[in-house]
Amino acid sequence: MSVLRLAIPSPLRSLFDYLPPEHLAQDQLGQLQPGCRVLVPFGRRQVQGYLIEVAADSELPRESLRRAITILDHQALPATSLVQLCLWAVDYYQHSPGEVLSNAFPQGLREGQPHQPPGTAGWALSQRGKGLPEGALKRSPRQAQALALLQTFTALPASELKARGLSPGILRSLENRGLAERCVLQPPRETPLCQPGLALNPDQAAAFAGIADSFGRFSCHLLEGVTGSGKTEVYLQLIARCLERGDQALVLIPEIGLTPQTLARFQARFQGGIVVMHSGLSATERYRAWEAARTGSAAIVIGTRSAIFSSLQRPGLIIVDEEHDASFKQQDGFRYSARDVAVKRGQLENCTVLLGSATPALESLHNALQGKYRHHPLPLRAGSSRLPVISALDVRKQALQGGLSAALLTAIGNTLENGRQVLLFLNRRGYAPTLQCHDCGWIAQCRACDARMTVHRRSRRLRCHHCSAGERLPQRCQNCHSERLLTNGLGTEQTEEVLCRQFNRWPVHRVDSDSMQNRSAMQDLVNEVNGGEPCILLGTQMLTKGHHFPAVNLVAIIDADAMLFSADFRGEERMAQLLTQVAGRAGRGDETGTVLLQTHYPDHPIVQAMLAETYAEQARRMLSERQQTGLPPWGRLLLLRSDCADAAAGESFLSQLRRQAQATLPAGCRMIGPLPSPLQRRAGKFRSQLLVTAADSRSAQTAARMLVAVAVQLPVRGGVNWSIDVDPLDLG
DNA sequence: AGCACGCCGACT
DNA sequence: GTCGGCGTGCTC
Repeated sequence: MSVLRLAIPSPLRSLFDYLPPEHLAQDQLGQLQPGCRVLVPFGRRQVQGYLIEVAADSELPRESLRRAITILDHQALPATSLVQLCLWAVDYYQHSPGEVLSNAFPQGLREGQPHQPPGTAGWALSQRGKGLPEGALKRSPRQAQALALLQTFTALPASELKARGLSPGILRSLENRGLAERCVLQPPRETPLCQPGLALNPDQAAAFAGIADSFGRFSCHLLEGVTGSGKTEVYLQLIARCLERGDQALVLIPEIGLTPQTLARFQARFQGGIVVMHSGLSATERYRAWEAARTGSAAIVIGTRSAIFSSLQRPGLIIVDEEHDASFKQQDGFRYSARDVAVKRGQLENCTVLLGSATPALESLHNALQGKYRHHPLPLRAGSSRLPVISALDVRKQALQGGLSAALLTAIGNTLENGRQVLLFLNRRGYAPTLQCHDCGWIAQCRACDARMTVHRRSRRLRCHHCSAGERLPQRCQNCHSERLLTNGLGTEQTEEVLCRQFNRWPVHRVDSDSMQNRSAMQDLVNEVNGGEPCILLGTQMLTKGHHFPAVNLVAIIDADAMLFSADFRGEERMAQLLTQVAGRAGRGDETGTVLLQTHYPDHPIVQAMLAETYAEQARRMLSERQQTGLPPWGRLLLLRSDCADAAAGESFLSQLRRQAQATLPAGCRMIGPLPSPLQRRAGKFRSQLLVTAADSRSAQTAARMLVAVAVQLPVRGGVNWSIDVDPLDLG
């Protein structure tokens, strides 16, 4: 007796067996494909499960199986290869199959709703309508008009008829007379019109040829192109080639904010056939985009992380732009890396995967150097512009105003006087990171986290950057009631104040998540700045991602020291990527840009490396340092986290896990911890972690499976939450 | 994650 | 006397 083995959307990591619905013929049962949605009773509610397989029988006794209510899809909506991809991810990331599978569906298809077949509602003539002589219906001129139109075009979308002034009511009258009928019009497969590309330089041409040659089978490529080297042009021409072959291209970008500029660039080249997919879309828009990708009516799909799970009719090329970017790793729940999933997807769907970055992740560079990926360096800037000159600005003993030394202020003034723009990077928003009492030393702390409250002077509030806590800016010390409160440290609001005072003839734009509240704010700013008038841009990480400001000629890192002493083993890699990306914003025009690093440690080896080496050189050096320590990408990591209102309960859970898993762990694996996380208390919960280091990916996989197997059967008392992070990015 | 059951404090 | 607080147990 066959059973349906289903993934159920719940945190449970097991599959659930059900009896097929009643009245389902045996041959229908055989036709069911993995990925079909099935409505089933689950506990005391009804849920939508996903068919994984039709099994011969269950390990459970028959009488404990319940019967499925109905099969929602007789044909699976996602491609078989996509379901396989999800199952790979279930195993690799050790996450609940139901939650992973639901990523392959848009919101509108996750709760038992019927699938609307693709197409738009329209009207066509009925048999009787077709036979009607011309000039009929004299007494209903509007209906006659509609009839004439349908006679000319055979069928028209309802929206088109409405645009010509023929309301649904008129068509309904025709329907009632049996002359017209409703129909569903299939969207035409849009073949975008492609504008000719730009001429490629020899490096671009070589990369293009190497990648285009591999179309039609799995291969993975790393396009390592310095900022301004014309990676996007290579993408565009590869996509054009991919479309010529009749295939679709999927382009992943790090975040929503980059959609408008990416879309604009793509639309200038390809007219039609592009859909975007990100969390900013409404449910309907997302459904439509998903359906267009799935049925193949869209040729190009541009999306953020989650788009890697959308089904494609004819996948040909997957591009992961800025592949080093941390946003490709989901940081909670199903902690997948869209970049790594993309590579696996290429393998399963026999298509080309292209990772592009000016500052590749060491993981990707390692794979390229090991010959797993093909490596295509673009070491030269396109056109005449040259890479900026980087130098350190020793601020020891210097007077600082808003964190700015006299030398930097002079450089800013000169740049503005010369009619150019200035970009300043300070990775701390707010006015100051600390509020302190001058009389007793009291410091404003967050009640729910092990962190200080940040002073936001504009909004006259204290805010915790680790939880949602916020309060009015106190006028008095909460310990001794003194009014002598000081701010310590520096944030963008404070530097902005100084800049506005010093350079009041020029606009100062602060760019951080506080000043860029709505989605259009960033785009409006980019448009204004690209007008080219001299101005100062001051911002956090936000400013470093993707946006190009051709008129910027001076870039300064206000507090390079903040990045020097990171506890994380990836600190240096991240700093090198960030500084290289910021520096890349300078000097896109004809002039050579300048990059200044303000630091108290001009002789620090990392600072020296930033000045003396290119990113490519630094990355190779860091790679060999990682080899000494066996850290990724040479070895692999797993992180088991717990969070709990009771600090001891969380840690004891991880201790038990460690004790029970110790003996069975594969060779080459070591466990470290449990240890309190950095910033142990966050939003009122205490966080601990157990780190597992593995010599290679195979043993890491085995360890992940074993640890999860132990963890799920451990008693969970006192509200302990736990999760596993495979290939964690932050050990925090 | 839901959703129920179950056993202890302040109210119409 | 109840309404409801959230601890813990289960979901094929």
